Amino acid sequence: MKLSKRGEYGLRALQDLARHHGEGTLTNGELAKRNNIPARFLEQIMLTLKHGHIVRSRKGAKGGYTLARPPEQISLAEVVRLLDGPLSPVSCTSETAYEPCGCPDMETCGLRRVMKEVRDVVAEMMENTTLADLRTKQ
Amino acid sequence: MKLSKRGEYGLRALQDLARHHGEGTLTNGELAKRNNIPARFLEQIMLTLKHGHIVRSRKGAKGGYTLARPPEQISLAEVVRLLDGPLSPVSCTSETAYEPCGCPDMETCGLRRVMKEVRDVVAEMMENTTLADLRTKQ
DNA sequence: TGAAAAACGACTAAACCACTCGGATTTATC
DNA sequence: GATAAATCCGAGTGGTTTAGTCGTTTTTCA
Repeated sequence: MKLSKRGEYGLRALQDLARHHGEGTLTNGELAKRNNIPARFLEQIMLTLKHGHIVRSRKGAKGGYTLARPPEQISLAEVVRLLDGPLSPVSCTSETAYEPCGCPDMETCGLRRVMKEVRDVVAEMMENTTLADLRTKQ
Repeated sequence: MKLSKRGEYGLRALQDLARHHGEGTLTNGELAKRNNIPARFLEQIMLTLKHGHIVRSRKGAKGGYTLARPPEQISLAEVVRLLDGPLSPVSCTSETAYEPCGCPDMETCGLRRVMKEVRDVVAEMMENTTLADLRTKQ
């Protein structure tokens, strides 16, 4: 049920970017230092965020990163799925990466039912929380 | 956010035990075969469940496993924590295994707030679902 | 042209996961 | 008491993932 460091660091950096959205770019170095993240590891994470169209970058002097969209349009679910994979605790209840499990009868499997409920609740929370909420909400 | 095979297998076996609670013991072999679990792996899992006082065992011929308590008194949270560790997605919001994260300011960290909400919801669901619910709830 | 920054690919050590195995111990039954 | 059936226990293992690091290339600004 755990978020990886990749996910944690990525979200921390994005939270920082969201807070300074509209004020220009932030460099990998700044993001790393301010959020206590190993710089060269963050570099790698920012690259995946870029490929996932969550962040935009400018190379060279005065370069850096900005959000690719306004913070209200980037959900935590999207970020976590990109960096950490599906939200579902078991693959047989995943919407984005379904795979059958080995249980004898899927219909009567109470476990599946509960895990689906967990998945649904978590997915809904993450879907409905955006980077903007990270700075505004109380 | 994923449950390990250990957790999945353990819960599957416990679901089976719960369904046959009161009808005597089930052997590791039976549990493994009926639930599609590698037998010698399950053996190991059952042992942890025993040490965690979730299951009781009888050795020797006609031996096997039973639940240590009635199914209504065994929550999924207890099982998952035993087999897979804390429920919280990040350690800085864990009730059972708190550890500070590296974020610059815990008070203003929106991420922490959200992750705590996720943890709380998941924990509540798992806390309030027992092995008995796996068979009775529709 | 030089410095500053991202981009990219490759590498690595350690941990973890999903198992397997051999043998010891306990227990019921013949 | 022997035998078979079962759990108990510690150890080992191959593969994958995690959490990084490193060197080099490319782009951009001044």
